[in-house]
Amino acid sequence: MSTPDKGSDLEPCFFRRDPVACARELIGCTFYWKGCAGEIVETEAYAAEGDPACHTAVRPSAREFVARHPAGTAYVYMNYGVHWLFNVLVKGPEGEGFVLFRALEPRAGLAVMRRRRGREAERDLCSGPGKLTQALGIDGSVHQSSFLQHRHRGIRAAAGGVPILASPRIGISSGKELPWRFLKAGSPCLSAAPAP
DNA sequence: GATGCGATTCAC
DNA sequence: TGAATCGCATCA
Repeated sequence: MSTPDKGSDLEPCFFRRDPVACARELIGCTFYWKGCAGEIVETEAYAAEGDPACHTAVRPSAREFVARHPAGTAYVYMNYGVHWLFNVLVKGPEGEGFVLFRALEPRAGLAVMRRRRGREAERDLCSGPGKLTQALGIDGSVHQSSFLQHRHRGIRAAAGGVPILASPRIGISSGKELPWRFLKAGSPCLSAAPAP
């Protein structure tokens, strides 16, 4: 990992399809962010239509966001008044929605991550949606930006061969039955163990 | 204006 | 198990 600051090699069309498929295929990709990088090992999909757990179900502002921005736009929001959560807007002919980045395996910039997180163990740096934004220094200023076009921010395609599991989403009160959480099996950096 | 509620994390 | 503490939506 000698060149962590490398642009995305995913075409914008990667985000112009079904958000569930997009969330699944992001597992194993590498997320680069201003000198830091990590392998994406956990994501969740949220559908703008018919998904009670998606912000679009209860927030007019979220529906507005989907309508006004292109696929690949960052949707960043604060929850519990404590943590920033990072999503990518996905808009395909089969459906629109978001992919929430939930966990990474740190690959570059570990020292900076440790300082931002105030933790030493590698598994404590990015093993949760709030943790990874803190480790990477992501905050609300990123909201609405198309990070894919930045030189020092982006996503690089997966090498392949990553074992992917699906399970119900975490921390939501409705839509629990949908298996829209995707994870790299056996990763030590997951936010929680996969559902049995 | 006031109130309620989170796609969470950490210390107690 | 509960506190932290902010934006958004809803209601008075």
